[in-house]
Amino acid sequence: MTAVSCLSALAHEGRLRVFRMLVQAGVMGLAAGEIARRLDTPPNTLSANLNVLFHAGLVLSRRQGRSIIYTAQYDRMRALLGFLVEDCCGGAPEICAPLGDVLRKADCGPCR
Amino acid sequence: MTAVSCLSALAHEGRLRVFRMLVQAGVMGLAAGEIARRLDTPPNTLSANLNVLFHAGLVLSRRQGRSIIYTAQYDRMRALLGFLVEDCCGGAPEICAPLGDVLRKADCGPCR
DNA sequence: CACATATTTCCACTACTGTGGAACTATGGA
DNA sequence: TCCATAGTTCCACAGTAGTGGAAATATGTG
Repeated sequence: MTAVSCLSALAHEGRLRVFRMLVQAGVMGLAAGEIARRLDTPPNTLSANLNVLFHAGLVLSRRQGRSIIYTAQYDRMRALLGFLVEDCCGGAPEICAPLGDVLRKADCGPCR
Repeated sequence: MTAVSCLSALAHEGRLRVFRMLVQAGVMGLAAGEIARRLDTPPNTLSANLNVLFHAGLVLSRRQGRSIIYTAQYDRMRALLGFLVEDCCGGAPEICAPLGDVLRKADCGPCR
């Protein structure tokens, strides 16, 4: 089950921070060094963490000059959320029903 | 961050199966032995896994006669999904927008 | 009380994960 | 070509997680 690899990639304080930062950064992404600087992480440690996220399919990388730019893989995150929600709705409206409110509260245009 | 403990509790094939089963089971829950039987897991291994889910706040337990009945903690799962969705919507409608469709597709009354 | 059932706790062993120093690779500029 | 910059890979160590046998605990029954 690939959901497990996504979950375990995100089940780590540092990696979750990296992933959130990349989600915020949008399609432009961020250079590895920039992430390391912002989170004050040694570059090799960060590299290992990015590698875990990459193998879970949660981020992509491309080279740009001397930098390597990482971007969040929205598709994969959406798939993970979809899996968790399907899982929930399968037997439990109690969980998923209020999610509509959460989506509205998150105040993001298309969700309304 | 407590989201990390929920994520890592679910980032395990066996525990994810247990949790999904409990979500399906609803408020009545399932006895530990019944879960062990259905998933063909040694009782002590299952007990350890249930313990991890418990400490993440994802399940509750109550004694009923000789059995111990476990139930999914809907609140906690809802909170986790909320966190993930907020995280997403914070900067990325691309992820959360299609979630409305997922909720509808999941065909659970209150979500419509 | 003696016994069966249901589950947990204890324990030891193995395997995996996270971390960071040091060396290596790739790119761009003088 | 030589050097600086940006990242990665290699390696070894420490810590954590997963597993299941065996013993312990709790409950119900005759």
